[in-house]
Amino acid sequence: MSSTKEQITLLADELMRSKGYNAFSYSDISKPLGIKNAAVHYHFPTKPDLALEIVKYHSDSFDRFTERVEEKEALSKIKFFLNFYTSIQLSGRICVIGAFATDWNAMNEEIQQAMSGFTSNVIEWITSTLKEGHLNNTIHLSDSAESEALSILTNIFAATQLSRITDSDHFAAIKQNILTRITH
Amino acid sequence: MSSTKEQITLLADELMRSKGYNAFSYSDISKPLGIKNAAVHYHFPTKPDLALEIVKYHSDSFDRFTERVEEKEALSKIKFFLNFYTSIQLSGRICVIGAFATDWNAMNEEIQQAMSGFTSNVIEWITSTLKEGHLNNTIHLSDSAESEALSILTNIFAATQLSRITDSDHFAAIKQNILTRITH
DNA sequence: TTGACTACCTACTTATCAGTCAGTACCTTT
DNA sequence: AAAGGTACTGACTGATAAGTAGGTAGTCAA
Repeated sequence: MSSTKEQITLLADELMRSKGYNAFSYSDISKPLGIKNAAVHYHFPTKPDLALEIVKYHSDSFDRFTERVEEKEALSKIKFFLNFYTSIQLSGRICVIGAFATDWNAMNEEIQQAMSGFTSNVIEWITSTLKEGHLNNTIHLSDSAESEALSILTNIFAATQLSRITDSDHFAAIKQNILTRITH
Repeated sequence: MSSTKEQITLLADELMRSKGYNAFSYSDISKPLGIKNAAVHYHFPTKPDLALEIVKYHSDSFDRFTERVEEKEALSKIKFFLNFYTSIQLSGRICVIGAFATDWNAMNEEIQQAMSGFTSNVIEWITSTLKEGHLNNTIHLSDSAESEALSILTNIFAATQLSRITDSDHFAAIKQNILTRITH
C-alpha cells in the first residue's frame, strides 16, 4: 500500500544497514521492487540523495518514537528505547549511526550534517530522560547524565554490530548490563 | 623500509577504516604507493584476500599488545587498551571491529570466521583482565566479568565511531566513564 | 650460464556502476 | 478536448571497478 518512493527508501535503508552504503547498487533496489533503475533515479536523482532520505527517515522515526513515549515514566522510556534496538538486532541489521560512521569519509557534507543533527537529538533525548529518572529516583546515575547517555548509546548501537560478529547472546548481555547499571 | 606487501596492507587498513571496504579501490592503493594495480593483485589476487590480510594484521597486533602488557597490573592493562583506542580516534579512524561489522554481509565466510576469532580473543582478554583486577581489588565489577568486558568493548569501539559524527570530546567522556565505572 | 623464481609493468577484458534522456501512459485540471 | 504534471520505461553513456595474460628485469642457486 506504500508508494514506490517509500518502498525505495525502506529497501535502501535495509540494504544500507545490512551490507553498507557502497555495497548496494540501484539495481539491488529496482530488481526486487520490479521497477527499472531509471525509476529509482526519478525519485532519487543521485545516491547521496537516497542516503539523505535514509537519514531523514530515521530522524522522523525517532521523533515519532519520542512523542509516543512522552507521557511514560523515564525508566520505561529507556526500556522502550533499548527494546527498539532489540528489534534491530533480531532483524540482523545494525543501527544507522554505526552504518554511517563507517562510511563517514565517503559521505558529503549535507549528509554528515543531517546525521550529526539526528545523532545529537538522540543523545539529548537520552540525557534528558536520564535526568528525569534521576529526579524521581527511578534511575541511578554514577556520572553526569550526558556521559551516561553516551555510554548507553554506544553500548546499545555497538551491541547490534558486535552480536553480528561474535554471538547474538552478547546483545542481551550488554542490554542487561545497561539496565543493571541505571537501576543500581 | 617496509616491503611493498606491508605498505599495501597498511594503506588498505587505513582506507578500510576511514572510508569503508567498498569505498576504496585497488587504484586508491596503487597510486599513492607509486605502483600499478597489477602489483597489488600480485600480492593480493582478490579484494577478499586483502580484507583477510587486514584481519590477520590486527590479530597479530593484538597478540603483540597482550604480550607487551602481560607483566603489568590489570587496571594498567585496561588503561593501555583504552589508550590504544585514543590513538585510533586521534588519527580519525575507527576500530576494525566496527568497520567489518557494517560490511559484514558483504564479506565471505573465511573473513567472517577470522574476524569472529579475533573479536572473541579481544573479549576473552578483557574478561580475564577484569577478573585479574577484581581478585587483587584494583577493579570494581558490578556485573559478571564477561558482561562488563562486552560493555567496555562496545563503549570504546563505538566511541571512535560516534566521535566522528558528533563531537570528538564525546570519545574522552566515554573513556572516562569506563574508568570511573571500574574503579568505583 | 642456464633455469627458476620474485616482483613487478603494460595492456587488456568484462562487468557493473551511477546517471541521462527521450518517449509514453495515465491522471487531473481547465 | 487540450494542456500539464506525475511516474514511470527503454535504451543509452562514460567511468570505474576487479581481475588477467603475457612480458621483463633482477636475483640466486646449481
